[in-house]
Amino acid sequence: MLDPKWVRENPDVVKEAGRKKRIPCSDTVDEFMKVDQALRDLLPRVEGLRAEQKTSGKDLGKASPDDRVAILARQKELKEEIQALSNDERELKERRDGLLLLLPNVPAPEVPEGASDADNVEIKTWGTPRVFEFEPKSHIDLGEALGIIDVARGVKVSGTRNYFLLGDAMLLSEAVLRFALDHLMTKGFVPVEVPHLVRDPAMVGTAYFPGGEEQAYRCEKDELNLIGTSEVSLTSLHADETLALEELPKRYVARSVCFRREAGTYGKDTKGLYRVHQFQKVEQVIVDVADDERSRQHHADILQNSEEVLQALELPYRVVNVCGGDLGQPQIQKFDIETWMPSRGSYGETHSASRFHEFQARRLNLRYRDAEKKTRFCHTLNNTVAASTRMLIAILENWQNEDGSITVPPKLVPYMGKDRIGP
RNA sequence: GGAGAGAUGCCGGAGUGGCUGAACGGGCACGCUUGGAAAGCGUGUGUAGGGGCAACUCUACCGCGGGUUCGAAUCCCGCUCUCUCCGCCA
Repeated sequence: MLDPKWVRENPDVVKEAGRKKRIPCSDTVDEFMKVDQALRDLLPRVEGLRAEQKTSGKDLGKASPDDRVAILARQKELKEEIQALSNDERELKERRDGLLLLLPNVPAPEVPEGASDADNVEIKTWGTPRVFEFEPKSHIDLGEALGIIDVARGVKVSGTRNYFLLGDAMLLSEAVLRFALDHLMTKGFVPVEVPHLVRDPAMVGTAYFPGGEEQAYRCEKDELNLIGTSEVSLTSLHADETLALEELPKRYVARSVCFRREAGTYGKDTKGLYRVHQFQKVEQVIVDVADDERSRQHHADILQNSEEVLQALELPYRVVNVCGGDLGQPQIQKFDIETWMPSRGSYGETHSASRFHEFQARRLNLRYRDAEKKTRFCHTLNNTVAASTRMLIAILENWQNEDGSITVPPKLVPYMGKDRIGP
């Protein structure tokens, strides 16, 4: 959420942000300006009447009988006027807050122009895609041949985009996740187990709602939502709190199952584990003071942390600076890491590092007390460390052998207890 | 799931419908005192929004939402949450 005071003074900057992000908001901004102005016109009137009601009410107790009658008559008038105006006030406030939730965060100047992921700008590559001296198989062919990935039965039991991981695939998934978790712990991140079901304020606070309702599984009976990423619970951890300066920055790493409806993606990435309804993910989140320089530093750090995981697993990847049109509503800037996937013949998104400034913190009412004892909204950031199914794709396909077996990346051998999957 | 109790400021804890943004105690901050500290004494100590260069001032907020009333932390209704007991349970 943007600062309403700031929007009031910079409506055109918000409109420009919407244009760059391809999130049309010109009308919303205009509407906001109108409602906001109406509210600001109304407020002094209501408050003046309330003040009068208050003071003359106090006089009533010690007034003479004659005065009482006059005061009472005036109080009755005030009551009605105030009631009418309060209703307007509440309605205007609700409308204004609703509009505010729809406005996009302003992208950083270095966010490239562009309409879709095709316009993302590559800023770095690491490693070289392996040249196979045989015809490489896809993770799904490898996994089914080895009997460790079973999509057909996943579909039988749970419908499309579901799967079973058996034996070494399950263990490999565990190994990657634990390796990722351990790596982040060496960087001082606190490991956290988070709630997978969250209330609406957590979804709204992290800016998945309003707008993302169709992507989330909803347990209507209990008014709870299944998280699509632990970012939701983890960033909400300190919601409605005022943190002390000394305890910042907060660095957390969580592992969770992620649930995604993938509505509107029918026919996209239908084969294999690339796009599924459920997967596991290790995620890093940082909460710190409202300082652009520090946020940028954290952004670089969390990107680096994830790159180190891929480097340790010797998986070629590239980093892209996500363009405006591919950026979500809440982000200031986003770097995606795409890992080489032989079956796609291209890099596939495996990580997404975002910084938000105070956009989420404002919605979450997540604050801290600065050196001058003033309360301010925090800055938040997050990045994937490892998402199980997509990492599985990358490992199986990049580390496959001609006989259909898989060499376990050396760094994972201690976690797997073996250096090879297959015959 | 059944029964009961409760929800007030950083914490504990009072509060008769107007004099309560809220007694009292603790904590914390600053000052005095001291060689230094403790004790003691004094002062201060919420958030958000509006107005003023500023001192300052106005409004809202005592779990949340309604209602009664000229006026509600205080009365009424609904909801949520917490705790205790019973049941069930990985």
